[in-house]
Amino acid sequence: MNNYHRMAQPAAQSTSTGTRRERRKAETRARLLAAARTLFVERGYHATRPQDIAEAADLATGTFYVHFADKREAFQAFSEKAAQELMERVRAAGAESADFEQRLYLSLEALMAYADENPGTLPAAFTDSAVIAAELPQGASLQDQLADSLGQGLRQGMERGALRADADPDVIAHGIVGFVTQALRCGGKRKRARSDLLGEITRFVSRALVLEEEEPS
Amino acid sequence: MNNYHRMAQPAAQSTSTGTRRERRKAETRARLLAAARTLFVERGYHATRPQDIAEAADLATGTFYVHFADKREAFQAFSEKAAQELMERVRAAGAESADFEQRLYLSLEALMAYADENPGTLPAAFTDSAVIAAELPQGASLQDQLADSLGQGLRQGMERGALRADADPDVIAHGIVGFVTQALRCGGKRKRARSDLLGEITRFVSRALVLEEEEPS
DNA sequence: TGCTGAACTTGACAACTTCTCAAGAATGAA
DNA sequence: TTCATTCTTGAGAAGTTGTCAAGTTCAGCA
Repeated sequence: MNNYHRMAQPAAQSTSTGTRRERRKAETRARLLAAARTLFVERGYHATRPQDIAEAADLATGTFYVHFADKREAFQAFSEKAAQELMERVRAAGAESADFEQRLYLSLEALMAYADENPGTLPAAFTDSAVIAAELPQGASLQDQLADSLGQGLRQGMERGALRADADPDVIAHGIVGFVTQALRCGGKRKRARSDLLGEITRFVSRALVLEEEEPS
Repeated sequence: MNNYHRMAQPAAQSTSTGTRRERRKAETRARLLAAARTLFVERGYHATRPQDIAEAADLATGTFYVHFADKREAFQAFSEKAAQELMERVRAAGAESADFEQRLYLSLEALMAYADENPGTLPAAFTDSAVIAAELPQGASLQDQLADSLGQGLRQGMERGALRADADPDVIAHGIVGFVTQALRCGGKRKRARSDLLGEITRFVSRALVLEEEEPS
């Protein structure tokens, strides 16, 4: 019959501040996560050792393992946080317009802006995550999150009669995410101008999906 | 002034048979490669140790390193071989038709047939290869090979006036490869019927690209 | 046929990683 | 201040990758 955990608050409220200890622990974890991000981006997954992360956070190796079960988990935490940040940006940008093609364009623009502001992060987190996370994270890879978000949009468009409805919106959404990923990668390598790229991509997708009633000219 | 390598043949002809030693060496390498393939497919990259591969090929660890500089190189050899096999199948299937949409359909069918006949190979070789090969293999990932092949087709179609020509065929080709990859992955997870999937995918791409003069009804 | 040295093979081991855990330091309640 | 609990530490256990000196095989030669 142990009864530690005697706090002022009745329920186990672990969010926001908490006791000083909890705050410090959260801070320690945040320091580790920040160090992990820097190193994973700079050196890549394999060249970054847990002890490097701990040292960069000015902590001992053992502390790393208090906060993360293993190196993979730390990588996943980094990757998920980046995905979350990016999704927020993309969702906010896409919400600004009701027109499908324009929404897609704005979303892609937001994605590229994030990539610019956080150089190396997307490649580090999502080239590698395919292998590192491997089997474990059935839930929500960035690609799946983007596809789910897009899939919702497609479903709405189909119901409204704005988009062709003769295909599975989820399959199409995943396909489009794949299309965008590869097209941007290719366009980036060849140093195509960003606006041209975005234009070609959105046009391609629109032609496949949008039921145009009439076009001016 | 050393002059080993005195063979009957004048030039250094290293293909086909060669001397008995050469044949045995090639055979050893082939045994290692076969063992590597089995293990990489069964267990994945990380869970396969070079010594496991050597043992499965009934050879010692050191021999592994005579034929491959390191574990990555062995993986790359496996991955490249699989890509080559697949490309042959896809090219042969696509050559059977001149119509763009049908050619795409046949190519995808060939791709899926290969995946069926070699279960686990494609995921093992190309989920992982993104991370393992990582920076090194600028040349020809499977995705790039498929995209190059498709890009040629697109260019032809554009010149013939059969396809819309207002976008960079290479960017579009890479995009399509990404589309197919993700759409198939998603469709596979949801156990969609194969023919439906292929139909939806080819229809999507055709609508975006094909300049239809007139359709029967 | 037996000899020779180049090429191939071997496996113990060195170098390096990841992760653990017993011991010590810090914190907050009484 | 004292004590129980939690957090931190870093040496080292466990396990992997890649090396190399020594042993084995074989084509060419007399």
